[in-house]
This record gives sequence, C-alpha cells and structure tokens, in this order.
Amino acid sequence: MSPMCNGSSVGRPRTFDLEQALEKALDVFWRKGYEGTSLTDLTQAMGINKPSLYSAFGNKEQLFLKAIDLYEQRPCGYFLPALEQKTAYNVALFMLEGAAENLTNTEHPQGCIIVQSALACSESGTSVKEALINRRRENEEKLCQRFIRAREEGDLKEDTDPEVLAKYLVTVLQGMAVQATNGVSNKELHRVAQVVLSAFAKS
Amino acid sequence: MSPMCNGSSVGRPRTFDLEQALEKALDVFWRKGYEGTSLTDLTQAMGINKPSLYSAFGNKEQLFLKAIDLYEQRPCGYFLPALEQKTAYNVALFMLEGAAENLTNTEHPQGCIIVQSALACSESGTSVKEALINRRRENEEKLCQRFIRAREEGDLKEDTDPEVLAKYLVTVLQGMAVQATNGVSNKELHRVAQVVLSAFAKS
DNA sequence: CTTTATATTTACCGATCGGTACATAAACAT
DNA sequence: ATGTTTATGTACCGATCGGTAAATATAAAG
Repeated sequence: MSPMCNGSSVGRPRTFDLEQALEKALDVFWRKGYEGTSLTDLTQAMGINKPSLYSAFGNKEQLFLKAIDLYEQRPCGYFLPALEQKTAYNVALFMLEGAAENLTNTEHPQGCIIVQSALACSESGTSVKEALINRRRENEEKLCQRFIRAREEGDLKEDTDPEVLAKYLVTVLQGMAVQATNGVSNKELHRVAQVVLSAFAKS
Repeated sequence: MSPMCNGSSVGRPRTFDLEQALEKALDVFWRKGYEGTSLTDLTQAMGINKPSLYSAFGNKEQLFLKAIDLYEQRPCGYFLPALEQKTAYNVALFMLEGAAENLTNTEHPQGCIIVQSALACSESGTSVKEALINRRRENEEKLCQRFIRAREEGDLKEDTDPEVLAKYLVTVLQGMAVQATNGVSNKELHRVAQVVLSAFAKS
C-alpha cells in the first residue's frame, strides 16, 4: 500500500483515459439532457461498456455530476474570472459577453448544461434537478457577493440593491441560455448583452 | 350522417370530459416535462386508461401539442392581451408583471411549459423540442411586430431596434421562467421585472 | 510459477417505456 | 330484437431503461 498513489498500480490497468471519457459523457448530457441520455448513448460515446462506466464513475447520476463539474471548469470557465474584474460593470460585461460567445460556440453543444439538462423531469431525476437548481443558486450568490463588495467599494450607487441586480443578471444569462438552445447566433446574443450593458452604464 | 354534428352521437358515449382530461394532462406535462411524463402518469392523472387516451388524443406527442395549445389559451392567456396595450412600455409592463405573477402562481406548476418541458431531450423527443422552439420564436416575432408598430407610431425612439428589443424582452421572460422552476417567489420576479421596466422608461 | 487485485467482456436482470389487439359494454338506428 | 358504431377494460407487445453477476484478461507482488 504505497501512499500518495491514487492510481493504485496493482491489478489490470485501465485501457481508457478517465478525463477523455468524461468529456465525451459531458458532450452527450449537454445535448440530450440528463434523462434524455441513455447508458447506451454514454457507453457508445465514451467508447467503453457499462461495467467499466460503473466501476469508474459510480452510476449515471454520479457520472452526470462529475460531468457538470468538468463543465464549470472548462466550457463555463469564464464565470469565476468574470467575478474578478475590477468594476461591477466589467463583471457584467465579462460575464454577458462571455456567455454570448460561449453559449453559441459551435465547437460544443449550444446552451448551458446547468440550465437545460433537467428543468423538468420524472421522479427519478429530481435529485439531479435539485442539484442543478443549487448550482444556479450558488452562482447567483457568488455574483451577489461580488456586487455587495462593489457597493462597499463605491462602485455601485447606494440605492442599487445587489441582490436584485444579481438576480436580474443571472435571469438574463439563463434566458440567453434558452435562446441558445433555440439556435440563435452569437451576434444576436451579443446585441441582447449590449442592451443590458447600456442600461447598466446609465444606472 | 347528420351534418354539423361533431360529437357523432352514435356509438357508446365518452364517459369523461375531454377538456378536463386535457387540463390534467397539461398539469402533468408542465411538472415533469414531455419525456419525463409517462403514459402511466397521464392515465392516472386523467382518470382514463390508455386506449381511451389514444382514441381521444392520438398519441403522447399529439396530446402534448394539444396541452400546450390549452396552456397558451388559459394559464398563459396574458400574452396576447399584453400585445394590445396602447404603448410599447405598457406592453412590456403588462407582459413582465403578468409573467412574474403567473410563473410563480401556486395554483398550478411553476415556470413555463413551453420553456421547460423539452429544452434537451433524446432523439425521440426532437420533434416536440422543435415544436416548442417554434412556439417561442413565434411569440418573439409577435412581440417584434408590436414594437415595429410602436416605432411607426412614434412610441419608440427611431434609434431603438425593435428586433433587438423584442429579443431582449423574451430573453428576460425566458430567464424568469427558469428562475420560477428554481422556486423563486413572485416578489423576487417582480423586482427583476422592475429593473427591466425602469431601464425601459429611461431609454 | 502462484497469488492478488483490478479491468474488460458478455450476457443477463426486473422494471418500465410507448403503443395496441381483442373482447366487452353502451348508446343509437332499423 | 338486431345490427352498427363507438368507448372502455384487460391483457399484452417488443423495445429499451438503469444496473449487475460471472467469467475472463492483464497487470504487479510474492
């Protein structure tokens, strides 16, 4: 039992790459949603068979949760950096333009997996649905905290409510995610973002 | 063959009310989505069995399409009247406040069935998914036409693009629908609506 | 070598999916 | 009373669902 060795080098070695397989699973869940994705869809895309999937990732739900972790790190990686912009306006700018570009990027499925993969589902999907609700709430909360800080720094007027501003912004972002599933172009989403930003500048 | 008689009064009469059954089906589809709803869910809620469902409504997909027709007439009945308001601002006001109230109304499921019931789905659901995309587009187009008229009437400034304004507004409305599935209160949605409307007034 | 530990393959599990065949029931027309 | 027409209840269809048991394959450790 050698310490600090996660790969446990005894036994037959795995013949596929964990992260590449997870990327493939993310792609399928993103396009078809949680319940719309079957294990056959997954194993075909990942190039492995079911027992390998279960031994590596647990089950369908745990695989999905790992996939959305990867989603937040990679395709949606612009979110946390957006929070680090110097002004509240720049936070909104970075986030809206990043979303407009990313939600319509044709190098991966359109829209946001955290919005579209389990908005409504059967009983067996409710735990995933609630996990996604929590992710959306957490992201809104992070944005809210950033706006609270902005107001303390004098970056937002005293009479603007950070909570309402954050909720308004994520509402627009989630709406843009729906528009992206409609097949809207990045140019159109950028125009919507501009409407928000021009109002932001005047306030 | 007596003319002008839709109920074709020959044969055993139907023992359930078509519209009441459709209302029950709408309620289930609204909560569970298209693919998340099973025929067992439907027949239990409607109080009929499968052959009755199929003879009365065709199949699951046709039943769903009839359910969203009913949705647009009844629960979402504020949309078309909103377009008839006298000014562009009042159109937006009526629509945003109506949505805030309706999306969170606890007398029926939360959110918007046209947004949430098939954002992402398996291959077998793509035709329903596309039907919903078309509904969303049609509603956006109606709003766009209303804003074009508003600009012709001098009700909107010459430099505002009706298409962009309409797309922005439906984006907010669709985002509010997502928020509603998160379980947000009507008060919170009204605050978001107010952000939009105050910017609208200044423009 | 043998042992031990892990991964892969195949084949299968019970449950549920959307949809239907068939017999029966209930109304009207003749 | 009989036939026609439509609706209902039961019982079933093949396909697919998520998940797994068991056998085999491949590595390191002894």
